[in-house]
Amino acid sequence: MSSSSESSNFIRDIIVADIESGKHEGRVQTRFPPEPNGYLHVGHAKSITLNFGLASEFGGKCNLRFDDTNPEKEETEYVDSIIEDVRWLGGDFGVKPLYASDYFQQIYDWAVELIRKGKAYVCDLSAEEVRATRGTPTEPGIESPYRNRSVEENLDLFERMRNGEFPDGARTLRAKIDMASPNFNMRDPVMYRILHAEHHRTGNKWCIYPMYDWAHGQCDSIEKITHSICTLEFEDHRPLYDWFVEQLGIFHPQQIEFDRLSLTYTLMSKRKLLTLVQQGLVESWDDPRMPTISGMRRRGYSAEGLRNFARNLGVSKTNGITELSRLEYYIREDLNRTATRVMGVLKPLKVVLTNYPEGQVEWMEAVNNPEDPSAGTRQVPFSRELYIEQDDFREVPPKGYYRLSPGKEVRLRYGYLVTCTDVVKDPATGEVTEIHCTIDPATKGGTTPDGRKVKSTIHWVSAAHAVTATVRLYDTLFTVENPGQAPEGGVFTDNLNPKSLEVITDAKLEPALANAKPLDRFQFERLGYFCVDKTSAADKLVFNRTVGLRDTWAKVEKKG
RNA sequence: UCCCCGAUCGUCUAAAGGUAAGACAGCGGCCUUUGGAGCCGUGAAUCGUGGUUCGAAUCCAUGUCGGGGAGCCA
Repeated sequence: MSSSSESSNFIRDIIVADIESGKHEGRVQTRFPPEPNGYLHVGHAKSITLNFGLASEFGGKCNLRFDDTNPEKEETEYVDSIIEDVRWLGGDFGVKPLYASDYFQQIYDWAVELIRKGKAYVCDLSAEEVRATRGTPTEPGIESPYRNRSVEENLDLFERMRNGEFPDGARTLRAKIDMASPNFNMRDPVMYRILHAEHHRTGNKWCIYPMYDWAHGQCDSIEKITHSICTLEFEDHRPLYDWFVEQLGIFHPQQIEFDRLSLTYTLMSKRKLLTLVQQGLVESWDDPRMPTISGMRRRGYSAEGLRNFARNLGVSKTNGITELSRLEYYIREDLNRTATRVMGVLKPLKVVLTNYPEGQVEWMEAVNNPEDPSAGTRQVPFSRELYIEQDDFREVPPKGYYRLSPGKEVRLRYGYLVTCTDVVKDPATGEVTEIHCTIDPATKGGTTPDGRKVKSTIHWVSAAHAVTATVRLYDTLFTVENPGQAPEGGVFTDNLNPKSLEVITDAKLEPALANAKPLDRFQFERLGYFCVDKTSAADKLVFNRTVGLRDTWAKVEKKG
């Protein structure tokens, strides 16, 4: 929809140039390679949108490939959630996802090949010894005493590693590159470690597992990936990525790095998100306050809105931080087009229409979506006793306030024009408990046959017909723009917003909402967008506020 | 300290040696049966210093600042 207005980016430029030059016969193949060690978050949405978007734009394919080379951190639960999230975002990866673990045998065979070529060796140094001999930024590392073992010995040892003859950590397979390289990644990096751990897919078939650097490029090569797009922190790994495919003489994908997404007030570290879940600081990975795809979906964010956000972010190599308001803009933009309008009162104030007949009910026609005439209309019951929003009445209106107050007239949307005649207060507290109004019978439907202008139109719900619901109002999970950064002497969870969730249990909604189903999205007029929670049931409705409407009055009032 | 990468409105991105543009956010207005949406308008930037060039955001040098890098994590 908004794709036509986008400009190019440096990655697309590279692809265009490659197609023009005939590289890979003009073929474009990308991949999205998550590690199944957590749930996907909005940062991944950017990568998904980019990789699948590029593939589709140039008539290519994008694989979903699990980077499952570390059995100690990876689980099937994560695999399942990732598949669901990628599909929901519209990522078309064909009939099934791929797994690095599917290629373990090929990767092993290639390791043997490198040993035969004298490019890899079995090293008996412990992890501590490897660290101690790696050198520093200014000093070269020290070559391992096992570096010059014979090919035969390396072959034998490596096979025995695979056969489980050695305990965890006893030996590694290392690439023989350059211990003096200024790039640490080239100082004889570990290719395989011994891990007697059960893998979520290969079970106990393997007790040695390839490291990221040794697996990733080879997987890309196997899948004939043309453009392997990853984030900036892998820039230093590119020389190693290239070295492995060159030594093997296999298909050579091009690694291209771009900036990962950072969002204000949002945590993007899987490890820290895991902490929130494990410590019970949020309900779950899909808590609507979480920046996870599943959390955002549950909150009511639409896939289209998320995609538009991601598409319009741009792609570069600068590490910046995007304002949360930008995400909210694209969510609102999409929901404005698509969400059915309804009326709901969050904090009810009883209104009695003193000149409206008791027992009378009129069904008023209401527009379902002014942005989409095909959405049609519905009937909303109107009666003598209504609820309006507490915020829509002020006994003493501040400057610029043009909702209801004593003696003032407002329009009840799709109802009547009403004038406030009386205020009933609790004698003990002085709190307004009820207000009385009179309707102008000539204004049925909210029309003004005399052409009279009213400053304000407010929403309402017929008290007798209202359904009661729980509504959860969310604010940012954190109070600071960069929540990953712990305050002085504290931990990052100190940044949590104690008011990130407000639960309203007696919201009054128009009766049509009684049939709302989980994940249904609505605009509660004048309030915001709301999504039916997955725990909602007909006898216990639960709505999550996705995002509020822009509220200019709140801004005016705040400024005083 | 060494290596790699980066630096354009408040924020995110454009401008491929030739008028610094758009979006979000802000501000002002119009319109409105949502103080929503929409529409119109407006303020706002090339990190510093040298150099090359008729001409530099763009090329070169240098400085500064920011990010990443010494896992048997990815």
